[in-house]
Amino acid sequence: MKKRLQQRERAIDAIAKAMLADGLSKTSLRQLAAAADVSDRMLLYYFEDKDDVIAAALGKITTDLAAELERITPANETAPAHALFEQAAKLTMGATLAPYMRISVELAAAAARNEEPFATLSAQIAKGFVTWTEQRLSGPSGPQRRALAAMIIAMIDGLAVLQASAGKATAEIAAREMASVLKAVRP
Amino acid sequence: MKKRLQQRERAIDAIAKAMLADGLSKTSLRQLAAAADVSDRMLLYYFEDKDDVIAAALGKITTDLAAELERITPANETAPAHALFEQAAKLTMGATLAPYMRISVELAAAAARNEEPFATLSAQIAKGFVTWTEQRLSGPSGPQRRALAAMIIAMIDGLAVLQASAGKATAEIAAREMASVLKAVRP
DNA sequence: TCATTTTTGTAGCGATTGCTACATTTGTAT
DNA sequence: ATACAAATGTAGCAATCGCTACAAAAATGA
Repeated sequence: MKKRLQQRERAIDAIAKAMLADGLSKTSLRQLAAAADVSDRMLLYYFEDKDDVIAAALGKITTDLAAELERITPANETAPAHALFEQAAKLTMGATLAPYMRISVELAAAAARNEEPFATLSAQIAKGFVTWTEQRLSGPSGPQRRALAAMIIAMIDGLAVLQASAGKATAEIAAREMASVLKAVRP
Repeated sequence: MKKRLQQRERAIDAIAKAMLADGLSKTSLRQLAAAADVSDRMLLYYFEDKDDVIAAALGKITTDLAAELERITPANETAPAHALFEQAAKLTMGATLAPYMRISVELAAAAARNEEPFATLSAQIAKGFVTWTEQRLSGPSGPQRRALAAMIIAMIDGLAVLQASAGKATAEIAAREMASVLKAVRP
């Protein structure tokens, strides 16, 4: 009875890793099973169905992301908007967090079509991002600080989209402009 | 000989419309054929293969988008950054352009995985957006104005992602914050 | 040891995928 | 009218899809 759940956890880890690398499109049962190094038959023994597999893997990804963010910058230090933005921009373009941003954009695209479980998970990630940002923004808490956090996250998301579509160079130009604007007006 | 190309064009129009409504995921040959009201057999008579169908439909979508943008605001009037941003934000959240934004985000997600022909078309759309913005920004042309345009497009893209993931309310809060920041620093 | 439960392999089902062979109908040029 | 090309319908292929029936093996409890 125990091995089943144990194997389930191992499969979740492996599949989450594979999905971070390959995205949401390569997700046939047999491909997922191969990533977890088990047979498709066993995958459906560990999980209810395909949706359960994907939801579990994406859930793992979101909690991993939250942990990673927490690890990088604990919540007890705060910074002004422009500094926080610059840190977030550097992080999300870096090797560690870039895969999470790609998944995040894919989830947003699916969420725009109201596809479950993507919409729910996408909301979870987005709100996690906003909260993470808000907690690290200096200044009094309240709707104003939360609005600032939402704006910063929208900027980061936009940079991810622009980088994917127009290329890294254009995205970096936009990032510099954003940083300079924020520095001038939200010091 | 003529009817073939004629039907091809009609199919492209119908399929482009369907893809704007349904996104990039519902694109089996038989689904696309149904959208064009022909048999799958005939679709492959009009087009080389499935990729050809999709590339043609997405091509139509990008040129339609460019035309729509041009129609809404001709290039001979310019505006300061904050005003242009507010107009663009209102447009891309509106009923006419919102479907294009959804497709645009989906394309960006595919482009992040280097999937063709999505990457190329995504770059086309993104550069079209940036150019459209740059041409309508007041002030002297040059790298500075282009950087401003890239930033505005990144902001618009980010709002689309945030709206899809965190919801319309959060996106609107972020949009207001962006407008106020731009107004203060790029008048 | 024996009975019961948990774990796993084999094999395949019906549906859908992209695509094609083949035949037939329709249009066109001479 | 006849020959030829273009257009279209029918039918089905091999591959893959998500999922399941069935039974053997392995672990567990008595």
